Amino acid sequence: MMEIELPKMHQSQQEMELIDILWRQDIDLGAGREVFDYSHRQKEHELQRQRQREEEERLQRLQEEKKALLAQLQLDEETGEFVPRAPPSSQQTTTPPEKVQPAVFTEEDVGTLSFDECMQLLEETFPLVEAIETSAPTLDPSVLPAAHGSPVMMGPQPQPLLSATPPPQKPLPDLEQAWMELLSIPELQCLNMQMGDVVEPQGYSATSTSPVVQEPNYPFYLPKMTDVITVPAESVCSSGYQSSFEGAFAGAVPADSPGQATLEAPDLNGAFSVESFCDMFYPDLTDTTISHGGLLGEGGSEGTALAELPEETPVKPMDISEFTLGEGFASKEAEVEFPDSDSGLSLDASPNNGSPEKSTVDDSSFGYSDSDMEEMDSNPGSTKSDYTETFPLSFVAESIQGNSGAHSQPGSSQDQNAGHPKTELAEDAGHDKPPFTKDKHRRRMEARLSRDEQRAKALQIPLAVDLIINLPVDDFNELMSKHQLNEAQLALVRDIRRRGKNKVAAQNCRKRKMESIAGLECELDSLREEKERLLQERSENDTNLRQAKQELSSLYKEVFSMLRDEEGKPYSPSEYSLQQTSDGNVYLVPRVKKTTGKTRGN
DNA sequence: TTTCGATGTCATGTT
DNA sequence: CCAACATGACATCGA
Repeated sequence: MMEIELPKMHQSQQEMELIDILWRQDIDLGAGREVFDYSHRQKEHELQRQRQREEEERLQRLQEEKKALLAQLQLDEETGEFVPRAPPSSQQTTTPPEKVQPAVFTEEDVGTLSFDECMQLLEETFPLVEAIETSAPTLDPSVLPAAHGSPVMMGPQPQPLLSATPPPQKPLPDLEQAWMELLSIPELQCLNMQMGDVVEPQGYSATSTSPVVQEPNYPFYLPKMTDVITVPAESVCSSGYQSSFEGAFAGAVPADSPGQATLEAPDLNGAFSVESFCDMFYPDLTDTTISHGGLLGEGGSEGTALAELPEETPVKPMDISEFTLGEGFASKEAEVEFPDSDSGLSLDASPNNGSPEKSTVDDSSFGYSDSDMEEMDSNPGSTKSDYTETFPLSFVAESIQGNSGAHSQPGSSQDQNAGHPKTELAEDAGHDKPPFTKDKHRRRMEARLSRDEQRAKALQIPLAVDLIINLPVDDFNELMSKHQLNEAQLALVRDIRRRGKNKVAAQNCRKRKMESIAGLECELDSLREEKERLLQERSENDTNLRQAKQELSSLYKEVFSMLRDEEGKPYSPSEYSLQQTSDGNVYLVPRVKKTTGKTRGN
């Protein structure tokens, strides 16, 4: 993905943005910015000593407070010096501070991360560099790629370089080297972006998250970057990349982002102390990391995630504005999708909606609408997500409509957008083409689970489905009274509550049924065991009985054989038998009718 | 294509 | 009478 996209990129600004993003990513991944700044500073100092650039020194001194910015500025200056930049230092601060700062950042990023690497590269490709320098800054970019072979190739190299950063600490001999570094850095960053698996995500997140704060910077960066490195950026980043990036950004950044960017930019410029600098980035980074965490996890494929990341970073105000439209679209779709509360919403509705919206809305935005749709589908699956999403969605839609409220809402929307859209984008980009059965299954399952949630979203019901379903009647009624809902919404809420309760009831019922079946089976087993036991007992009793009878019979015969009549003759068993009375006495009773029947007591 | 299990939903009865 | 619950029956989906 990345490889393909990279060639496509032709905008220096985009490259610059990518570089910046990469830098941030690197920072996130690797050490803290301060560390980087230090290294950069040291490097810069060395360079300065070697070159003894007055401008650089001044910048460094002045920006000591703004170490990060200063370092960047120095680097920029270096690059600028190398190129045509001597004057820019003052200009940057004054005329286009925004631009300068961004550029500085990018440079720093490059320097920090890949400075040593750049040095090495310079050494290796020194001849090339010189030629490039002589020719022109613009040429350099092209040359560098050639030296590396290709943007793709660059990817691998940068990482190693990063790892080797410590050793490479060679002072930059010439401006050419600096150029090389600058040029190489973007590529490296791009490569890093592609290459970095774990790191990339962070970086990605940083970039994505950064948008809110950093976006402002981007425009600034872009100009400078373009000035310094026109070719490399283009070669490195593809337009498609940018576009995708923009889409992601739009999602992450509210419609207001453009305006915010301008506003924020001044802040950055004004106070670029180290602390402020760090604050600026870290907060974003944290946010981004959080949001991107999902991406990484979802992204699954590193390459896809990386590709997406770079794209996002380059987002520009223009793109953002377009994106806002996309968001509005998503909300619209939702509404359209769920005119009815109940019956109308079949399972089909949710999935289908997603696609239609895309077609209609996505004109400019890449997959933002898609992402939204996916959110609609997927998020519903999880109850939590649904809740969170429902609110945001409605709010976002409103804000978009209003077109002004982006600021406050963007925060919420942003967070979610940053997380979801990106994640979704990542998934889409990474998985859409080769959708994993698991993903599909998961999505479907989620969509299935979230029908009511989707419906609630469609009608912009500002209530969590769980609340609607699980709240006690009183609380539920109170909640309903608080939120003035129209007929359709009320009906839907009631249906949701009914269905939700019935769903739970059905689940419980089935559970009970299963438990009952299991209990009956268990009882059946126990009864069978008892039956066997009883049969066994009976057989034993029969045996004992037979034995007892046998013994009794033998005893009887013995006793009977010992009986003698008056004449001393034994009685005939056929004519007499022994019988015991209730009182315990035993009598010899004649079997056949015998008038003579005598009784003899024993 | 058919079958089967899981799940959601509806209709209805019960509490 | 209403709400909640229980349950049989049906539909849908995915394996």
